[in-house]
Amino acid sequence: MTITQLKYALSIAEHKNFTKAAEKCFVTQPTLSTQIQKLEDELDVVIFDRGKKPIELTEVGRKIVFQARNIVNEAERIQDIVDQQKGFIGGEFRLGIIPTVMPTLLPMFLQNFIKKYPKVKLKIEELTTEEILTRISDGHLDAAIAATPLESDNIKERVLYYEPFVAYVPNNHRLRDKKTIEVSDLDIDDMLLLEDGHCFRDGVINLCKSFKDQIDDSFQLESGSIETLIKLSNEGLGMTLLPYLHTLDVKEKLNPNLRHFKEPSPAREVSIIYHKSELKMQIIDALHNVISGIIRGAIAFQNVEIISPLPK
Amino acid sequence: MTITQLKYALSIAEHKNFTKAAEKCFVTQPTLSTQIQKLEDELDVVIFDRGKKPIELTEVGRKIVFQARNIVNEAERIQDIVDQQKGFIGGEFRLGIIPTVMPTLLPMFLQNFIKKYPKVKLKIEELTTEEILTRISDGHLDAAIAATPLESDNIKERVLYYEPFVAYVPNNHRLRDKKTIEVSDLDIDDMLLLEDGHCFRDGVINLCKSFKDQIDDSFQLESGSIETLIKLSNEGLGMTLLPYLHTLDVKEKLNPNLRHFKEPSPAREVSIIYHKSELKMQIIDALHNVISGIIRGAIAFQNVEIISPLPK
DNA sequence: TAATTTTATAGTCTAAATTTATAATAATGA
DNA sequence: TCATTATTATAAATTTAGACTATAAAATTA
Repeated sequence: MTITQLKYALSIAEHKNFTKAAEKCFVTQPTLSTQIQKLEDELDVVIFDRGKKPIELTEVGRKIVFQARNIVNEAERIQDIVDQQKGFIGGEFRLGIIPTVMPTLLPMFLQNFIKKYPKVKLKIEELTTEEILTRISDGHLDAAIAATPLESDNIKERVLYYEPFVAYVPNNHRLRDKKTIEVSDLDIDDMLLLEDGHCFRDGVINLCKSFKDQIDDSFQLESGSIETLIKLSNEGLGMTLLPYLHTLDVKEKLNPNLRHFKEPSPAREVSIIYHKSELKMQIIDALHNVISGIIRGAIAFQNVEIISPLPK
Repeated sequence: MTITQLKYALSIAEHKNFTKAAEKCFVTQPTLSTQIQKLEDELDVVIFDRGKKPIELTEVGRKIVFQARNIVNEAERIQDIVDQQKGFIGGEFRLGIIPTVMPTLLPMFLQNFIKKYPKVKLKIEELTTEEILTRISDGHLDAAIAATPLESDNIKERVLYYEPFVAYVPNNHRLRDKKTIEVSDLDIDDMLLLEDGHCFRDGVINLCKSFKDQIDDSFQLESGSIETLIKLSNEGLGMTLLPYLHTLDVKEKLNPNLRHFKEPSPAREVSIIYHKSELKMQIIDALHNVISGIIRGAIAFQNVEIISPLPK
């Protein structure tokens, strides 16, 4: 049994197709066929059920592939150890970011990061929290930036910052004349929400729920981006909530529409999250340092109350 | 990097000598030399400092060898998975047993176990608790039977039975006329103890200490075996304490010397202990089942108070 | 300094991994 | 249903990697 064979098995399990798996491994398909056969012969079990299309894992196969993931992860950590020894911070690093953090945070730290760590090849993807969790678990992402806490066993969290919710109250709205907003002022029924799948949406719902148990979700106007929420709000379709960093992008003439919460302001916790195996920890540390250094200048709030990003 | 190379590195780290390591790996010394060189070239670090005699690990080398142990352990677990799938319980299994458990417990379960699991090749060694702990940690033992709790991070415990302490009171001893003994009756100064390194000795000391803080260890008669303790006691050199199972071996005419404790009787907890990685768990389960099944017929005590086996 | 122990290197052999080419098989679509 | 396509398996050839024997080099010990 070799590490190479295990990597092949992982690739086949992932793509459910010898040919595609072979491409990803940069070898030919017969190589995979013979190597997997050797592995199966040596262990004297069938790992892949080639009868089914697409290929399926057998019961043992699933367990073996799970364990193969562990072994390959542990093996990759050897390179981590060497990098750490040499003070080398580099290599490919796949980072996921949730949509409501991406447009505001990324421009703030990216330039800075690639200047400081030019050898790191960052591959950044915008993904929902759910997608992020599966991809960190299966090893397709090295880390991600998401709202926390997530209560996920396989994943560790390291807080980057707390981002208060800010109300966006259009002209003629019932809350227009209030200088600061309280959570009890909120009414889910005149709140513009992001569409399903965004954890910021869940955060807002949790916040409103904290004062109103029953939520009638018959009609709500929903949108895919915070930009659109602001426009809809300007059309008089209701108020909305924004993450603080987004308010820095609001056009100056719309600034009068913003209302901060009375302290302790509701806020979301934004963290860098990663697999519990702590692979590539040097790069995760580097990201953490750069981002929390930058954010220190942008967010000064102390007294906040964290709202869970999880749907209830 | 191959699993084989990592195994070679582990062997060299253990024996601090290429030649001996090669023998243990059943290959020639040049094989190790070249494979380790390849590994070092690939990682571009030096793992072994051949300058020192005996060979030493470099700083990175230590970390790499530690991680290699993890990888090799995880790799061996693949075979475990396969065995589990096939219901196969077999292969070599190295079991350590502490001296005060060995002579009484082993004869009780060994025949039974090898009849039930003939494919398991048990290699049993009598070892002190301390030796057991290091050997489980470094992978030289698969499991052991010892007095617990041990409070060791790397090691898991599964209780087999509770074995009460029984007093052995010779003729003309001050406690001779008592039908049941109490802990407060004990005096460390007329107690015959096993020599240093036995955890049963530490158990007895802890028990006596529970009523007497200061222990004057100026003169105590000590011995390497419980058989000898009994003989010394018969010579009028003091009383002693025996683990319950040993009292079943005491000759009939000496039975009148035995005194049980008033309930709750002090007792030691005897467990099967193993590495937290839970390798070969099927065999550990099998041992646990056989032993606790057998012991159920021999020890019926319920109301006991566990005495720590650790030196304080 | 000679003898011994230990590691490294050179050359050779063998087995293993990979490739190309092609066959076999299953799925898809006219 | 039958050709077309996609996919996996097999065969033969090639390359690479692992292991061995023999021996050199270096360090240690007597």
